[in-house]
Order: sequence, then C-alpha cells, then structure tokens
Amino acid sequence: MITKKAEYAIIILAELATYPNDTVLTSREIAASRSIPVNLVIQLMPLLHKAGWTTGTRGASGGIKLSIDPAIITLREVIEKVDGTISITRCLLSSQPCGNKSHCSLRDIWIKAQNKMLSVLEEVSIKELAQAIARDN
Amino acid sequence: MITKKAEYAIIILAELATYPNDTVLTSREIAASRSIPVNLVIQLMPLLHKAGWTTGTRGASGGIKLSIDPAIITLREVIEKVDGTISITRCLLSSQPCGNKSHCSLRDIWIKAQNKMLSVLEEVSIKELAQAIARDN
DNA sequence: TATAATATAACCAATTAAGTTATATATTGC
DNA sequence: GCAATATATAACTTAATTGGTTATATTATA
Repeated sequence: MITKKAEYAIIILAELATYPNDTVLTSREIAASRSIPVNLVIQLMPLLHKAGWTTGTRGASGGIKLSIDPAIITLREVIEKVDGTISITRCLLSSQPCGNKSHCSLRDIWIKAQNKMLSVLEEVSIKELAQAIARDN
Repeated sequence: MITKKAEYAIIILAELATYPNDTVLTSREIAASRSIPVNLVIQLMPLLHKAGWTTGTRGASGGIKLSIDPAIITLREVIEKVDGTISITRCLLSSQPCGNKSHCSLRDIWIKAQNKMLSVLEEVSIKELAQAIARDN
C-alpha cells in the first residue's frame, strides 16, 4: 500500500507549489495548513531535500522552499522516494519470479496491473496536483 | 497490498480449473502441486465455498471441486473475497474524503490509478489464467 | 547569546500478514 | 461399528510494517 508518509510528502510539495516561486514556509506552517503532524513534516523533509526537490535553511527566519520546478516532479517519483519500490503484491517485491521459475503467468498479470496504476501516477505532476487543489478551494 | 492468501486462493482455483470438469482434488494434493502450505489451503477453502466457487466433500475419498465455470470468476473477485476491498492507499479505505471535505483532488488520482489496476484484474478469469499457466509448462 | 528553525536517530504502540496448531465434524471402506 | 481420512473452523503465534512520538544535535538570525 502507498503509505500516509508518501501521501504527506506529496501534499507538502503541493503546498509549496501553491505559492509563488521561492516562497519559504516553515514545517510548522505546512503542517498547520494541511493538517499533517509537525513531526512527520520534520521527519520527511531531509528525504525531499536529498531528492533535490526542496532546500531547508536553519535558524530563525529559516524554512523550506522548492528547489526545482514542481512541473517535473511526478507523484510516482515522490511515492517511490518515500516508500521505496511500489509493489501491489509480495511477488513483485522480488525482481525474479519465485520458485526458480523463469516465467510465471500470474506474475505477468500483477506486472500489467501495477504498470497501469503507475502510469497514472506518472502522468500527474506536483504542479498539476497543486493547481487541481487550488481549483477545488 | 494484495496478500499472499489472495494469491493462494487464485492459484488454488486455477489448479482446479486445470483439470476436466468435476475433478476432485484434496487440499493436500493442491498444496503439494502448487507449493502452498497445506494449512493455508485448508484455511482458505471455506471462504471459496461460501463464494459459491467450490464445494468440499468430507470423509475418506472426499476433496474439493469447482462448482461453477471458472471462466466467470475474475481475479478481482477472488482478491476482494479474500482480502476485502482493495485499496492502494489508506485514503481509499474510507468511502468518504477525509477532513469533512466534499472533494479532494489527490483522492481523485488515487481512485483513477486504482481503477486502472482493477480493470486489469477484472479482465482476467481463472480459466484464462489456468490456460496461460498450462501454456507455460 | 537566547531563540527559532531544521537535521537525524531512536523509540513505541497498534495493526496486519503469514503461517501454525488444535479440535470438531463428516464420510467412506472394511 | 470403527478406524482412517478428509474437510470445517477457530484460536493462536511470530515477525514485519505503519504511523507517529520523543529526544537531541546543529545551525542561523536578531
């Protein structure tokens, strides 16, 4: 399952993408405006920084801002960064078919189903999501 | 995530669908030929019976057989019978958007991605899977 | 130098997943 | 009738995962 942490990461990035370029928000502000536990925002940020999507500055008047165009960050990337490789079944967690078989028909179906799902998550960028959310409000 | 139990249930049904109509197999035979723990086959069978897909007869020379055409059992049905409603995110476990909102853009995306996945699992029947497996061997 | 902010790691409780164990019940064949 | 074999069902165990908390260190500003 896609975890809440991955979902939170997406929401954090979308929140940042809502404001003009180079807007700095504190973890606390992001947490408050999106109803995410502050601790989780703080916990997630280093991961998003390492991915190259955001930068954080410490100290008073510090905060977080986007460091790349949110139009090129896809939901799939964010999920995989936070949760690791996505797998709809335990079977797909391993890169090989089980039982030393070279081929497995059921595995083929899992892969096909999963790829359909991933293609949707790959087509949507953080920017598009932020715009959709803005339209809703 | 789709559990191993759901995967086992699919494999059990496909195994039964491999043989001519009304073929009776014991739990032990199914378990042995598909490398599934016997206990799990035994544990799963009542569920498959209740779904109307199989029937079991007790006693010596008893066993399990299909009770309907495997061409009309879809993988999605089997998974949902064993695992309950499928959800790729915790968000989709509830039938309502969270936070008392009437609408949520991110939820829309989860639903779209999940439906793409489900449509693949809905298109494949136990019979088709059994045939594909037979071809592989 | 006090304060405010991020960085990082360690920890905890609840749930889920996978599998095991135990017992009851039914049916067949001798 | 009775032993053997098979399903039916529930309870239990173990390990991993998830969601979240706590604690501490580090940095930068006013």
